[in-house]
Amino acid sequence: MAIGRRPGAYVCGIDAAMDVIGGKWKVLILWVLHERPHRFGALRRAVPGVTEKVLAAQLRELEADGIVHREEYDEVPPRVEYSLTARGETLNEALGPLGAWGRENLLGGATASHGVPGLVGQEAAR
Amino acid sequence: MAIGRRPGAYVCGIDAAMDVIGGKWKVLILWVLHERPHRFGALRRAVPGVTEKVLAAQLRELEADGIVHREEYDEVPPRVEYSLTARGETLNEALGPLGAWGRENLLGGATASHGVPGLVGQEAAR
DNA sequence: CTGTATCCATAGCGATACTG
DNA sequence: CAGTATCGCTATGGATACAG
Repeated sequence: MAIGRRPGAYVCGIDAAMDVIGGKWKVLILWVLHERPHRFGALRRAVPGVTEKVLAAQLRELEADGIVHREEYDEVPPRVEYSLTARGETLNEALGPLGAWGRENLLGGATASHGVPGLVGQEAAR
Repeated sequence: MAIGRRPGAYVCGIDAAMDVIGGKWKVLILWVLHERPHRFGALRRAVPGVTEKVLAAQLRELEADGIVHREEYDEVPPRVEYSLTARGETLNEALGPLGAWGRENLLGGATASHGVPGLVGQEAAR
C-alpha cells in the first residue's frame, strides 16, 4: 500500500501495477534507469521523442510511487540524478517475463532485452 | 510478429506488450477469460463498469492481436463465446510476476490472484 | 542544466439510443 | 442477445516559451 494513485480501486494486483507503469514512457524510463542512474538531460536523450514536460511528469509519478529516486545536488550548474529504488528493481524484474513474451510474440525475438538481470548489455549506454 | 498495432515502432519487448495490454480493461478481461470462456453479456457483468461499446472495442483489439478467440454460434438468440487463445494463455502467465509484484507492493497481499496457474480459484466466478 | 507554464491536439473512454 | 452509431467529455500527452 501507500503507493499507487488510485488506492482501493484495484480488483487485482495486475491493474494496480498497470496504473504504475501505464504512462507512455514509463517502461522505457525503467529500462534506461535499470542500467545505471541518469541525469535529466541524459534521460531525455536516451528516451527518444519524449518532451521535457512529459518526462518530468512521468518521473514525478514514478517517484511518488517509490519506483525511482531523485537525488538533487546543490551545484551550479544544477544537477539531478535519477535512479531506481529497490522497489523499482523488483518491478523491473517482474517485468522480465512480459518483456520476453513481447519479444517472442511481437518482435520475433529480434530486439534488445529489457534489463532482465544477466541479459542486459550496453544497448542503452549511449 | 504479425500482431501488435504499431509494428516496427517498439524499442523493446516490454512496450510492445504494453501496447497489447494497454487498454483500460484488457487485463481484467484476460483475468476473467482465463478462468473459463464467457459470452458477451457474461463478460460485461464480470467486468463491472465497462460499457458495451468499450468492451466490444477492447475485445476486437485483443482478437486482432491473437489473444482472444471469438466463436460465433449461428443460433437464435445469437450466441458468441470469447476464450483465450494459446498465446493469450502465455501472456497471462507472463503477467503473473507483475501481478504478484502489484499485490505485494500496492495491495499489501490482500487481494485475489491474477490467474497464475495453480493460484487461481473461484474468485472470478461471480 | 533542470525544470515550469501555457496552450493545444488527440485518443480513449463513457452514455444513450438504435439494429440484426 | 450481441452488438453498432452517434455524440461528447476528459485525461494524457505534445510544442513552445520562459524561469531558477
